Amino acid sequence: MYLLLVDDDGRLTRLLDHLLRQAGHTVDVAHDGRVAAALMAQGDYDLLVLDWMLPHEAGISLCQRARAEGFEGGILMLTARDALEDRLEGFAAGADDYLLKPFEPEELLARLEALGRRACRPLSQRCLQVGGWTLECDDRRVIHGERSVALTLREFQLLELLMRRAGHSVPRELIYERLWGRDQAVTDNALDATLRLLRRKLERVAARQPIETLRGLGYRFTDEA
Amino acid sequence: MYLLLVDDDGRLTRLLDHLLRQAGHTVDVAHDGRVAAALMAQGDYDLLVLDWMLPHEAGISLCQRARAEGFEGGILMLTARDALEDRLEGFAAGADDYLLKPFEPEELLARLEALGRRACRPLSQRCLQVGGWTLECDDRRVIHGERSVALTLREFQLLELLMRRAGHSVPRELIYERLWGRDQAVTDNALDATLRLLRRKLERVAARQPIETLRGLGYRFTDEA
DNA sequence: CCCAATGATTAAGGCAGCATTAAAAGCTTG
DNA sequence: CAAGCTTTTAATGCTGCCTTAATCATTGGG
Repeated sequence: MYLLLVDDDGRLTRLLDHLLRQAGHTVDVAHDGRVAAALMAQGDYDLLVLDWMLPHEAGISLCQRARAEGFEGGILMLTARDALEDRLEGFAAGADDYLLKPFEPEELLARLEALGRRACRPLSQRCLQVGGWTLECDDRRVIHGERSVALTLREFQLLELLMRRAGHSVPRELIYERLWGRDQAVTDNALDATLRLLRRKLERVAARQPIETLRGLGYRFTDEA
Repeated sequence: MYLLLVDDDGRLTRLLDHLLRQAGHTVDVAHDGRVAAALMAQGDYDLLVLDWMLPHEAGISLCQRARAEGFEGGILMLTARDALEDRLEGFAAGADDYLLKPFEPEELLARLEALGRRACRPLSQRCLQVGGWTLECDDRRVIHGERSVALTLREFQLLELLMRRAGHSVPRELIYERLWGRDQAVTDNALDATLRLLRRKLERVAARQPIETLRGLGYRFTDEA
C-alpha cells in the first residue's frame, strides 16, 4: 500500500512511518498542509492519514480538496476533537474513518488495513497496468503475456514506484526516500542491487526490458509494445 | 531547476551555490536587493531563495514584488527571526516556505527539492516551447516535429538558457556564469565543445538550425517556421 | 591583403555514475 | 537453532559525459 501521512508532530510521524514500513507499505510524510497538498497533487496514494490541525492548511480542507480532485482512496482523519459536529464535518468532507488522539499505533494500523481492504476503491489500485505489464499488488507478482514472476518486497516497491510514474523519469533520491525513508541509513548501492534483482526477474518474463536508465536523471519505466 | 539565491553573506551563498550546482541545478547569486530585483526582472526562475535582511531592499519586499509581477515559482525565505507574526507576514507576502538561520545546508536542499517537485508551478516549467521546438525538462529531451533527442546535463542547461531568452542574444559570459558559476575554473572552450555537441544533436532532428552565432555578442535561439 | 581575434572542430583522458557480483547480515519458519 | 530466503554491503568493472588541448576556419580591422 502506498500512503501519505500528514501530521506536524515529528515524533508521531516517525513512529508511524517506521511501523507502516515494517508492515510492508510505502510511505510519504508531510508536516504541513502545503507540502501535503503538493504531494497529493502528484502522488497517487491509496490512503491518506490526515491530522486535523496543520500549519498552512487544515486536514479537513485537504480532505475536501482530495475528494474534489477525484481521489478515490481511503482517508483517515486524526484529531484531538471529539465533538459530534466535528465528526460529521469530517465525514461530510469525505473522510472514511476517524481516530481520536491519543491512540494506540496498533489501532491505527488495524484501521488502515481495514480501509485498504475496502472494495470501495477501483480495482486499478490492486493491479497496476502499463502497456503489456501488469503488477498484481495483492500477491506481489508481475505478469507479462503468459508468464509471471513473484517479487520480493523491495523489488515490488521499486517496480510499483516506477510503474506509477510510467513514462516519466524517477530520480534516485526519490526512490531512496520512498523505499527507505529520509533518515534510514542505507548505502548508495542498495538501490543498484535491488534494481539488479528486479531487472533479472523481468528478463525472465519478457525480451524487451521496460526499465531504462537516464544517466544523471534516474530511471524510467516505459512499455512500447 | 533554475534558481536565484539572494543573501548578503558571501560565504553562505558560495556554499549553497556549490551544493545546488552539484545537485544539477542552475544558480544565480545576488548579494543585495537591487541586483536581485534586476535579475528577477529579466530572469525566469523556478525558485527564489531570499534572505529577510538585505541591503537596499528587504527580502520580504522582493517577495511581494515577485508575486505582484506574476511570479509563479516557489519562494523560500531565510531569516533569523522566529516570531510568529513575521512568519505570517512572510506567507502573506507570498512565500512558500521558511527557514530559520542558522540551518543545515541539507535541510535547505531538501526543502528546495520539495518546492521544486510541487505541481503548483505551471507546466511551462516542465516543458519550454519556442516555435516548433519543445524542451522536455523532465527527461531532458528536445522535440521537433516527429523526432526527439535526449540531451546530457550540459547540453540541456545550455539549450534551456538559450530558449528562455529566445529571440535575444545571450553573451558567452552569461552562459559561463550560469553553467559553471563565477568561481569555477573552466577553460574557455568548454562552452564551444558543449555547443558543438548540442548543435550536432539538433541537426539530427531538424534541417534548420535554431542557434545562431552573433560574433562578439553571443548566441541567439530563433525559430522561424 | 594580411593579421589578430574570435569561434568551430576533433580527438583523447579523467572521472563520476551506474552495473555487477559475491558474500555478509537479517529475517522467517519449521 | 538451523535452513532458506531476502536485504544490504563491499569491492570492482564499465560506460558515457565533461573538459581539455591542439588545430582549423572565419570575420573584421588596419
